[in-house]
Amino acid sequence: MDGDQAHWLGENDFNLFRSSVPISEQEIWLSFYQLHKDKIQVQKQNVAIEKLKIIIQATFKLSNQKGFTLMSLRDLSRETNMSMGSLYTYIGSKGQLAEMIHQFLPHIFNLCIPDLSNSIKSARERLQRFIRGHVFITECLHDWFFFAFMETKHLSRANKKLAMKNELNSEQWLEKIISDGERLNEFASVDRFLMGLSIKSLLQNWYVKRTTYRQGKVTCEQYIQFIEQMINKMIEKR
Amino acid sequence: MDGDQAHWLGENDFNLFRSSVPISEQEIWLSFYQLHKDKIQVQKQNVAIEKLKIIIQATFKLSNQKGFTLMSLRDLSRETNMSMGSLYTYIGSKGQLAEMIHQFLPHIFNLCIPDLSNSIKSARERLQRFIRGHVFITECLHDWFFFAFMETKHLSRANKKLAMKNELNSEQWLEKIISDGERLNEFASVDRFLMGLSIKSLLQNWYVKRTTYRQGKVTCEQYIQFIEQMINKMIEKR
DNA sequence: GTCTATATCTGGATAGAC
DNA sequence: GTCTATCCAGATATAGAC
Repeated sequence: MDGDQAHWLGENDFNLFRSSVPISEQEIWLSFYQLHKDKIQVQKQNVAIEKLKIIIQATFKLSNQKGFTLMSLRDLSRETNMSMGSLYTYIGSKGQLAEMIHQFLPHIFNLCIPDLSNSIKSARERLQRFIRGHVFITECLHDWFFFAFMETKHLSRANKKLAMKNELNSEQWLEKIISDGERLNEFASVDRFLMGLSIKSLLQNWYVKRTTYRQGKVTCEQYIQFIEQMINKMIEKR
Repeated sequence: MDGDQAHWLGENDFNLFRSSVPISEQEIWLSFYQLHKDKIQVQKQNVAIEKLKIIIQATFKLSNQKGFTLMSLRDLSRETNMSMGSLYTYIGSKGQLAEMIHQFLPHIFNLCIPDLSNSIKSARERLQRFIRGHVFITECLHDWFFFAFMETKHLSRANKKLAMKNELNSEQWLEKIISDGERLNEFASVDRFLMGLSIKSLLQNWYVKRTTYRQGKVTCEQYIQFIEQMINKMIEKR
């Protein structure tokens, strides 16, 4: 699995990022288990983690094929080789299954991309870090982000608000860097709102259209460099 | 014909575009009816058009709230004030309802944006036209494009292929303009593949995130100018 | 052309044996 | 901890009266 990825990674940055952040296969599933421990009836940790992994991966696969709503729990039961009854000792309900996945994202995101707002670095460097970090993390956790992007519908109202808040956060955070850069005279003047949303859109595109980029044999390093170039041309002073 | 199109490139573009293209309210529903005439049991044209309009608009509203899959035909029956039986004289099946909407899009798109590949205009102008045309048309037919974007899952395999083909077409078309511009020495050299996909992503963003842009009080003219600026900075020669 | 009533099926969820 | 059997709500779709 890991070796598979290596050939399209190109530069070393990605590997460096990966090794500096708690997102090995094992760590992901452990974190996931810990986050939802209380909701799971099964007591043995080893068993629980192993089964959760199977369930979530099957969920990704099936939702990818027909969408979460059209995936029945009978489909899931077939795909995981578990009975309905057994499934329910892990997931509580179908809705909760979706929420468990959604909730994991801000959790792991914050673990991996530490708070940059207090950094003393230049605006340009903070922007660059955010972009690289975003592409890298969505590369590692592609299935999770893709699911979350496609299946926003299945959240309870509380979690929908949370998701929106996270969305807004990254947009406002981008806007802030841009206005900082402008204020510090590092960047040329641009429309912060449009610039922030456009960057966001380009970042999302990397995981939403992943198959297309794969077919075009684009590495994530190439993608980063391309959008950085695009952004720099907008904000650079002449 | 060619001269006609030119107008909506100058000032007051959007209104000019709108009046030069067959997408008034009336024309849309008439086209829609004509496209699907054979599948509809109701004979009287006036009745059929009026009801179809009600049905489709309700479908947009409800899918927007809960997604097409979660929208039951009972919901639709309630929203349209029509009985289940009556609905079925118009739609054939729930699946077909989705397909009718999807099929309409390439139909109307081709009516509004005529083939530009044979144009003798410069690559720069062709690119500009495509961008403006795309933003304008998705502005006029927002609900349709938004629905199609969100609800790709419900297509039959045949129509899924058709949708993919349309997707690919606009990407390849963009790539072609870019390489033409490069060949004709109008543009600087860029990665055509990445440039094409990025432009596409920015164009889609206009209708996918419409509410956000509305909240930020961004007009479509402002949006066009922003992304044109972004694109020009990438392709302009220094 | 539109309605009501109904047939039929599928999916989420649970109880209780093992 | 896992399985089988089953319940029941809600969905699509149709038949036949008006």
